Amino acid sequence: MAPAKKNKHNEKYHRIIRAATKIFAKKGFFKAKVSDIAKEAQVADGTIYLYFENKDDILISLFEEQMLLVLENMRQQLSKEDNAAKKIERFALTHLKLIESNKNVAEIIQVELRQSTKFMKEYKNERFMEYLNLIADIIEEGQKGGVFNKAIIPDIAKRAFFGALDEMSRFWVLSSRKKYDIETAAEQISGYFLNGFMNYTPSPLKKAVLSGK
Amino acid sequence: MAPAKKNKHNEKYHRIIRAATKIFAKKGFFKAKVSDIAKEAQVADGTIYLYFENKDDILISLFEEQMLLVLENMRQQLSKEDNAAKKIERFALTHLKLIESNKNVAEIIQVELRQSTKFMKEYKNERFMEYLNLIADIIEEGQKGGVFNKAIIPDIAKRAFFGALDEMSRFWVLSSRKKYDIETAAEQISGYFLNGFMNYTPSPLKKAVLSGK
Amino acid sequence: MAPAKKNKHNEKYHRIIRAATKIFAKKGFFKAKVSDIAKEAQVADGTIYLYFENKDDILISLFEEQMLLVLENMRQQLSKEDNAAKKIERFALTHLKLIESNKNVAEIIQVELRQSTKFMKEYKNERFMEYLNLIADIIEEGQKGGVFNKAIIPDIAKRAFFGALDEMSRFWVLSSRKKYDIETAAEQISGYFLNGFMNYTPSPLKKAVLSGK
Amino acid sequence: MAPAKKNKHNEKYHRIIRAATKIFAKKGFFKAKVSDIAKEAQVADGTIYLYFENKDDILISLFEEQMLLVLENMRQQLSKEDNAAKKIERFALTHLKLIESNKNVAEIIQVELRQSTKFMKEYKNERFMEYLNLIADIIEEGQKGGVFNKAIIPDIAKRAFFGALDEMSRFWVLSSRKKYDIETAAEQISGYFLNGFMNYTPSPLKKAVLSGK
DNA sequence: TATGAATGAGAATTCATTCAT
DNA sequence: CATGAATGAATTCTCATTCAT
Repeated sequence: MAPAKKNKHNEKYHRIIRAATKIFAKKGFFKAKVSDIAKEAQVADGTIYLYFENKDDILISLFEEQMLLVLENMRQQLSKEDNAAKKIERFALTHLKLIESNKNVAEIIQVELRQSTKFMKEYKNERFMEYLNLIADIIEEGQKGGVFNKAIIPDIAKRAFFGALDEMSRFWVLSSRKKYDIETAAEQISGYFLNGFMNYTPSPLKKAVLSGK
Repeated sequence: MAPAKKNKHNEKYHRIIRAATKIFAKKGFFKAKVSDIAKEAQVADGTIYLYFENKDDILISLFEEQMLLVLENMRQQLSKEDNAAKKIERFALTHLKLIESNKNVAEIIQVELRQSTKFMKEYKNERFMEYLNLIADIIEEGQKGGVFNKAIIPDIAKRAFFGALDEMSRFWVLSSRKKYDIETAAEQISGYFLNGFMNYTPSPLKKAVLSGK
Repeated sequence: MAPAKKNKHNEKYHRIIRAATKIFAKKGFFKAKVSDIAKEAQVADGTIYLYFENKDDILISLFEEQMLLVLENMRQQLSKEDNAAKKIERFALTHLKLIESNKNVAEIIQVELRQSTKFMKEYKNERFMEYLNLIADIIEEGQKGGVFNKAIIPDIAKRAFFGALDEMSRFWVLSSRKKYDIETAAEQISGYFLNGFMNYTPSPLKKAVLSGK
Repeated sequence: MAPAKKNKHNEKYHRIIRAATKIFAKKGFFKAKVSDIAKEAQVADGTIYLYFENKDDILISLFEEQMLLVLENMRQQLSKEDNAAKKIERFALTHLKLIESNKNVAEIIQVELRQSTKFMKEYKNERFMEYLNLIADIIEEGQKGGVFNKAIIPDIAKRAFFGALDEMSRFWVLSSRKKYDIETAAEQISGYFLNGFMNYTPSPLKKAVLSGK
């Protein structure tokens, strides 16, 4: 009975997704009107409902679509590197470049992702977990290769690393002018983590004392 | 003309703030109804407007109040440590404990803070900047003491560190069950950063190669 | 952004205008609820806002529509007469007949027109000025024809004449039963003014004394 | 049980009346807030209700008070003249001067009188009728003295004359700048009516034809 | 498929009035 | 008498969604 997302490969479907990305980024999910999206997509209000179940569904679909692209892009970038350390650096740079090149997507992932994760309890956000797990995979790879300390818990580290990059992005997305360029930020952040992962000791203070620093 | 917060130290003012914290955390700012807050605070709807200008003002006031407490608490905790490294560890632990002990506040800082920063362009969120700058101060202290590498940019590092902790909190806030305990997470995250800050080199890969690792 | 009166010639637009005329006349602008108007017009509350910007706009639009009709009608009536004196008589009769035949419109013009002129400072009420100026035109015509005294100031006289008719109408509109019929009142009032205009002297008392009356 | 207007001669009672006059004139009855009046009168909101039953009662009391003054003043002025014609002139001048000297009262009589007459069906507005009847009395006096034509119906003429003056006042009250001075307007308007009353014929056109004009 | 006019539930805010002090 | 904090009913306007064309 419900129309359900008919024909995902229809051109209008993507026009609406693109329009929604723009509008949600500008106004936020709650303040964005379905009619705003329709106008931006140059379709009638009712047409939206031929492709999406409701307003929530637009947001979820948008995530899915964008995360698919982001994931695909990140996987491709990571495949260019052959060691965990370089992959960490590549991840940081790729992630921040994505934010820079596509502010709208970034803003939605930043702000609305959190909202949505909250208000749509049923939405599992599996793509986002996949994205996080790319980091966990790198860390495990580094641990297996003996480059990263085995005491590091990948499940925690992946969030810490993502969080660090994400907070940096948020700053950029919201402040509009950047004090530091992408490369510097990426180098700094991956630098903290790489050095941290490589030299990790559960009690760095003790180690510091021992090593005489 | 506007009634304006007549008496910040009024008991009702705080009852409303507490109620709003609970309701915003449960439903999110947009889905929370002013009448929900009124009911929770056991005041009439209209009473809310004797203490707050509008719904937005409740959220902003709530931030201000909570951040003041959070800041005060964090400053006190940090004052117990006499070196930068220990302060980093203390910051991580204190921050995560705060989240654990006060999920509602955490959730609002997590989710609604971002929303609000976005939709209330005029709201500068200075308390949050103060909080971030506590981290920058520690890093600079560490750099001056020669413990942290001077190449670290405190303005970037503060965000990275906060972001790492924040993402971890988000996970807890939203997932309700914790795989890892507070202490472990705090130790891990401060460990990454401490080791990273102490051993920082802009190109850790080169260093690694040179050192024969 | 605003929907704005999408289609003035739409049937619903006129249904709403008619409903509003009735409701405003019965309850007055401030006591009339938009939902009352909607119910009377047999449309949903929201539909009102497809055709009008807000409640004020309903009132203003209603004026414009009605005054257009009133003006048109009055112009047509006046064109039937070929001299200023007869036009004055015709004006009085036409105006009072209008009131009798359409109490609702009359009541709104009587009561709400004044309110609105006051609370909507920006609304210039040009149609009403046009209506008043029909009278000024007649007076000037009479002065040019030598029938009305040249000392009469049309700008004052037009208001005096309109005010006289208007006060009479108000009485009828509000008291619901008429002591005198339309024709008598029209004859009386136009009689005062015609005799006054034709025999006008700035100091009638002196003239009276001189003429021995 | 109802407090009812306690002690009319209390100083606060009059302070509130004065404040209400100012506020109603500025904002109109419906837009005026009781708390505005309280602030203007420098009393607490609740104090208003010690002297008035409710908001409507403030308006009604205000009328009564003001009309009493207006009536008293007009009676005194009229008593200075010993013939009907001069009384008509005096009435016009006095009425318009009142408007000029007390814009707030004028505005309320102008605008709110009408509103109130409408929305408070039970309020008979007897003072206003008394005021109108001062005019009827003059006309009858004039008719008895043989100065005014006996065909004039005082009950109609009183409204016509008052309406003429009233419309003129309305213009002044609302437009804030005056094209003509009080004396000119008073002279013009009383001139129309005096000449009209003195030379009145039910069919002035016929008379004009007969007299060869 | 596509439209967009129509719907009507829903929510923030206001303000006359009360009453405990 | 006087206060003014508290109340909560009342009302405008919005906007996601539907459905006849």
